[in-house]
Amino acid sequence: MTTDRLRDLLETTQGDLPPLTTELIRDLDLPELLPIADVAALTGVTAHTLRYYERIGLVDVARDASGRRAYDRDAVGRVVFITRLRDSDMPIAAIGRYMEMVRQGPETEPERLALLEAHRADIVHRLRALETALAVVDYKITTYGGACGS
Amino acid sequence: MTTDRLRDLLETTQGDLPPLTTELIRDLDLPELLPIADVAALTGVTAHTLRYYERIGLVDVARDASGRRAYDRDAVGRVVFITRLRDSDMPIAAIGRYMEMVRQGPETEPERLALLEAHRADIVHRLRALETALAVVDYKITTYGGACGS
DNA sequence: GCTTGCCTTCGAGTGCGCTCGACGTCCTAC
DNA sequence: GTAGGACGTCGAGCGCACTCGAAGGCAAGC
Repeated sequence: MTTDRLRDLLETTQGDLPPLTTELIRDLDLPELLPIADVAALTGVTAHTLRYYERIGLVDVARDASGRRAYDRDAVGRVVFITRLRDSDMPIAAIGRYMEMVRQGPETEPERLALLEAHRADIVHRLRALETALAVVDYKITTYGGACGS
Repeated sequence: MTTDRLRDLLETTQGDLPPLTTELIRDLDLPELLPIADVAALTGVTAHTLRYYERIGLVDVARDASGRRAYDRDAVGRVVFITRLRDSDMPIAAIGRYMEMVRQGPETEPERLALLEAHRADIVHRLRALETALAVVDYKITTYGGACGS
């Protein structure tokens, strides 16, 4: 599958990609293995960044016979998951720790859960901050030309 | 007013500072002019960062007789506004442009408004991304021990 | 009058998350 | 067989937003 065909598929499927969950990816009938350019097109993460994520241990990616990256569904799902975590400003280091625990096996599950719960609290906190900011900006917008110069 | 007294005041007033709007600041009966440490305590922005904000032109701050910063209500309000914009990840450069326009006077108001509206759209976009991320994290949390290893 | 401590300026340093470039390889198409 | 293009590795560079440290000033309290 070329990047072009993939992009077509994406366009006819959802228009405006963003939400793109792991589930959604399962539903697209993609080949088993994708080259890096397709993963980039699919996820919106540049190939450079995908290599970087692999380099620092966030995703393991298999190679084909000629040494090129071949992303299977799991790997793509992981990339999507990582982008969700990054969207919510989880630091790379925390994601790294999480993925390391995943690699260590099921006995790290309680710890992983704790990490996610901490991050969840963080997200809720940021949501509130964003809502406050939105209110402030809306106030400024609606009262524009009004009193305060700031 | 010492930083300590200010902190006491803050504690008895709202417990948990965050929202802290310009209006709220007007309601606290503070002295006309505050030294940098008090502004830091009030806003949660470090003195170092306050100086940095001034250096790069985000706020103008007057000096007292001995050359020390003396923040008036307007300046404090501006700092609070800036922190709201920063909380919503408005880049420093954009805030700088905005503040520059404020300095240039009322004829820049349409442009300022446009800047705020663009930023508003950005905030809404981030809110959606955060909500998506929250849903994903919640899904992972509730299904923990579940199927997918990612 | 001396210490203490908050303040000043200035410039350099830090941490994060990419982002890029160089250079080489391999596959495909013509 | 050769040209083009996507891919590989490696290491360096960048932009952003602080963050820190050095060196000195000034005012209040002991």
